[in-house]
Amino acid sequence: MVDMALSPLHQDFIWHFGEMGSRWGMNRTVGQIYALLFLSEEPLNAETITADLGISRSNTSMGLKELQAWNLVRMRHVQGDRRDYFTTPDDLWEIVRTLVAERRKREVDPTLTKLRELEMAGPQGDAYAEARIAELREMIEMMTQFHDEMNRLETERLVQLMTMGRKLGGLLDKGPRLNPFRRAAK
Amino acid sequence: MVDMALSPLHQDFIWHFGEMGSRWGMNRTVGQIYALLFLSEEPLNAETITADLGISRSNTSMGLKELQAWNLVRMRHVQGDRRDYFTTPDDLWEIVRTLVAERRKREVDPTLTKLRELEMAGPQGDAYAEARIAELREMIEMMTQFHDEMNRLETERLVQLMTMGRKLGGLLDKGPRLNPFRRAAK
DNA sequence: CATGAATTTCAGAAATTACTGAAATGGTCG
DNA sequence: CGACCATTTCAGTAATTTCTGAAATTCATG
Repeated sequence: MVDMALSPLHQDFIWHFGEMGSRWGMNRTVGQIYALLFLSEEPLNAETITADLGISRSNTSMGLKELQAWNLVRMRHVQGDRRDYFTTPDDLWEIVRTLVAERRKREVDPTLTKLRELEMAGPQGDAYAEARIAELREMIEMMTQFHDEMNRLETERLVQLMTMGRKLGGLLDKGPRLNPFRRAAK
Repeated sequence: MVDMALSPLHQDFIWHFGEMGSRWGMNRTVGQIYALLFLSEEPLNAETITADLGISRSNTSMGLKELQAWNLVRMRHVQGDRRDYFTTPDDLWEIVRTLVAERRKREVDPTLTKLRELEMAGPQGDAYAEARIAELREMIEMMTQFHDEMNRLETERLVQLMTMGRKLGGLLDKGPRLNPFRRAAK
């Protein structure tokens, strides 16, 4: 099937993911490669990807390398074929978990490390800035811990939890309020 | 206070946020401006920011404009001074809410729109791709609805919820399991 | 252990994004 | 109204990132 053009559906989806790729800390081609694999039932090899997207073979190679660094694609092998084949996981929840974990690793963890490092240096004479840094570190710690806990939940439970939505707030102890102000009306 | 150099603490923090800025969909200067404002107890004007960061006045103007588009900084005025002054909100939770909301707007909502649009076009003959798109749309819908619900909670409740961490899973009905497998040991 | 197909690496080219200085605009005050 | 200060806009330049083609590497196979 040489020169088989992509369907309009594929075109449109892949193009969109290309644009989004840049906003998600990858680049256009990486987004496109991902999109192509996402829509494909069978694993694809690098040559096919290169042809479908009309990019250079080396660009495909780098893109796949990056997607593997993100743990977003898997390499597989096909019986009697020397080439590497690639797929995305079937389970969307797994994909989301990976994406969140990787973004945290790149976008949050380094800051947590840096903030701790700054605090280790001890007071430098700017009480406000130091308090602000401490407060930020505490908040990030709380959120990452929460993320760790949620990550431990099986998918089924996580879905239950998310589906509960509004009811979650109601579960909480409504004892003495720490904050005396009511939430402002929207 | 002309040519007052930034303290090493400020330097380090600001430099780090500059690097992170690029990973968070802003650019280096935008991250630096934000960091500078974040650590400053008093509002700062554009001239001060320009001098502290050693960038051009026009770059400062553009950076502030972008931060305002993100709703991450506020403009204020100081008695008897014609210049605009800028601050970040004191409440870190408010900051996080804003950040999440803005990233969703830029990184998730457009994809939801696109997926719906693709589905509207009706079946195109690739059942697998169409199913994949529908499944993705459903997942994104579930997550954005959940986000909407969480956003409705007052901060105090949200903190309570996050602090509960592990216990949350236990709250759920443990009725008939849909998934017959136990979670694999770490 | 030589061959050749598949993949990766990498230096330079192309494309994109960020930044600057100069000019234009806006808005306050006498 | 007009002078002056603050801010924004924007065209050109600088810096960065992405992409390519050619060369190097890897590795299964005869």
